[in-house]
Amino acid sequence: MITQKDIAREAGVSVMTVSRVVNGQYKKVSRENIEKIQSIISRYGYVPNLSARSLSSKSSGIVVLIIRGKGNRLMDPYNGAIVGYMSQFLQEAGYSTMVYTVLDYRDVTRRLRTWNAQGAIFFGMFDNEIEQIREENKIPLVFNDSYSTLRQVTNIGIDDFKGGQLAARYLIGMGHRLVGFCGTSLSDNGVDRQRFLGFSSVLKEAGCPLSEESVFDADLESLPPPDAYADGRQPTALFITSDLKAIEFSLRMRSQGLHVPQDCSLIGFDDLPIAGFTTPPLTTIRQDIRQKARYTVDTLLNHMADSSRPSERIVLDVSLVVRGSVADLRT
Amino acid sequence: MITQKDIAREAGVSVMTVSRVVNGQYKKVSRENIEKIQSIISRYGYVPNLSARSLSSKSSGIVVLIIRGKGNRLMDPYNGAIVGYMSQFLQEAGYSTMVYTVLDYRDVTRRLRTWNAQGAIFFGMFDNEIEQIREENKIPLVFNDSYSTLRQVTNIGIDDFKGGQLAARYLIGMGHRLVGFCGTSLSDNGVDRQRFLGFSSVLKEAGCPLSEESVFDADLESLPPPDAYADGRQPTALFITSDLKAIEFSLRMRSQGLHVPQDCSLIGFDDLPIAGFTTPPLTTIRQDIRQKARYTVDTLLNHMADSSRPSERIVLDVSLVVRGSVADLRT
DNA sequence: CTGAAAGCGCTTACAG
DNA sequence: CTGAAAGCGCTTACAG
Repeated sequence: MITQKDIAREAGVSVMTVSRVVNGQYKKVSRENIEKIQSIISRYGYVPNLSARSLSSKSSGIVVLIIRGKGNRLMDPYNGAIVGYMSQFLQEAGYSTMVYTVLDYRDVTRRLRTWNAQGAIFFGMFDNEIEQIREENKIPLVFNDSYSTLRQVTNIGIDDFKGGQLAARYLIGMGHRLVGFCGTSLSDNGVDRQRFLGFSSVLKEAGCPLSEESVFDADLESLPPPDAYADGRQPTALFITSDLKAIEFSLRMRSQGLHVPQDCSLIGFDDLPIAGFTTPPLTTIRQDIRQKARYTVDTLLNHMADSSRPSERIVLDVSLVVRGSVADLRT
Repeated sequence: MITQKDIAREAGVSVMTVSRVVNGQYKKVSRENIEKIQSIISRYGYVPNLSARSLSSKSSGIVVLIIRGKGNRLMDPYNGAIVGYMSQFLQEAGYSTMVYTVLDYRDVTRRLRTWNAQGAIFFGMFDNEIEQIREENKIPLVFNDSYSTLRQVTNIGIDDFKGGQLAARYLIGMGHRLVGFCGTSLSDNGVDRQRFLGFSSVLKEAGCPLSEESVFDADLESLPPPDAYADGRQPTALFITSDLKAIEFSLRMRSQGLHVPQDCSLIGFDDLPIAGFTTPPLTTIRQDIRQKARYTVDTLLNHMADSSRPSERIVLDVSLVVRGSVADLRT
């Protein structure tokens, strides 16, 4: 592997001069030497060793994406999409991306330090550990979808509350009066809790509040049995806070001979590409994943360029996408 | 950031003794020192600097995943799934994963060298450049789905030919006689060409060969217009070599008032999770993505551990998954 | 079992 | 515009 030393010898200059050319500091090197060195570089296909650069300059060019969870998190289309966009944007900005899945927040520090990461992006619930993580890692940290109550957290999120409102208003407008909600980890103040609050507030105002037995704090196993919704005394519609789960639920309904939206209407969340592929296509609350990735990466880059930058919270809009999974109950 | 030097000072030993403990070479250090050093390590939360280790030991612990293409390749559910599994398996084995998307093979060398990668995995068509890539990068390289004719290539693939045969046999068995094929880059000898060859060979034997106008070498834009299949003189079934494209095709049919499988039957490829979510659920040729990732990572790890290991080609099986997108035309 | 020396490939900080 | 020196944090190879 050819090094700056080799190039320096061949060009008859010092390593420093080579280093300056490699780093584009052309004002500090004579035109003649620039050309000589560049031609040697391209002749041998010299590539700087970033481990060495990282070690001496304390700047690795590495950004770590940290996902909370276990197993293959990229199988989830939402994660796949957002991680894909982020690594694309980071790559375009000249950074290297490492993706890590962690179960315990204590893995985080180890992960960030070993490679001298210059910044990190976090997905999933880290709210209770944010302070600790930040104390142990003095690098720019950007979160996604955090509802941490810390005053200073840089977070990119969406208007989950409004998402819930939109779903409820649409259902009400379509003539539904008895509806249900299904989300995860409702006891934590995360995205699903906010969606729930927005959803239930509208229903309450409309005079048809969510009854307790219509709220499912659900992992998939505990989703309500579809046939509970066939007797008319049960909800006519369900707001499920993830397209994927909404689709799985509709499959379970179908396997029992029930149909969306005749037997129960469904509204999802995210607007993943597959939401348009199902039958009926899924009515859902859309969030713009690409835009979210864009803002997250740009914000991180800004903080990496200027570490004195104040923390910022960005909230992106959501919208209702009407397709075919909600029945019109107005006569 | 605490270093081995700091620990050494505190423990009253040399850096080398600390290094040995950090690397688990316990036989070379006295029990007393091991304990002393380990307690300091955990007290300060020492984490080795892998840039430094990489630089001095020439072994970075980094594996690079290289995807050919542009834009967000992880949006594709197949890529998301396999990249997710691979990075999971690599992480479990103690390696760091970097994902890069390249358009030109010349980016590859730069990518691998800058971080001193110890191994790399390639997706997508690199067949013509494999020799060049290998010459420039003397590290273990494992390919996926390559049909390179080089004698020595380590590749993990699937039996694409058999996949095509299975699709054709099933269609024939269901009474279809006039069928079509749709794949990409058929002129290159890649996965789709092999699927095509398997598919057409069975049809030929069965006495109903593929006519030229029933073969679509298709990017999505050039997929055959669905309504071309409504007049009875056109194919009654289409084998589309990707679930995603099959699903998109069925949506286009539906937008024209045509239905799967009544107006045209469809067989996909991959058996992505979404294949079961559509209406009708998609009959498809299944490949086991997790297993493919497993073998790919294990093979790479083997070659990294023993660089004299001979090249190996692994071919995984495929199977037919019957769902509801193929009409029964018998009787 | 222990450590002093040298070096990995680069950059920082300085002197000229 | 140029370069000699020192150092980043670690490991290799050796001597004891």
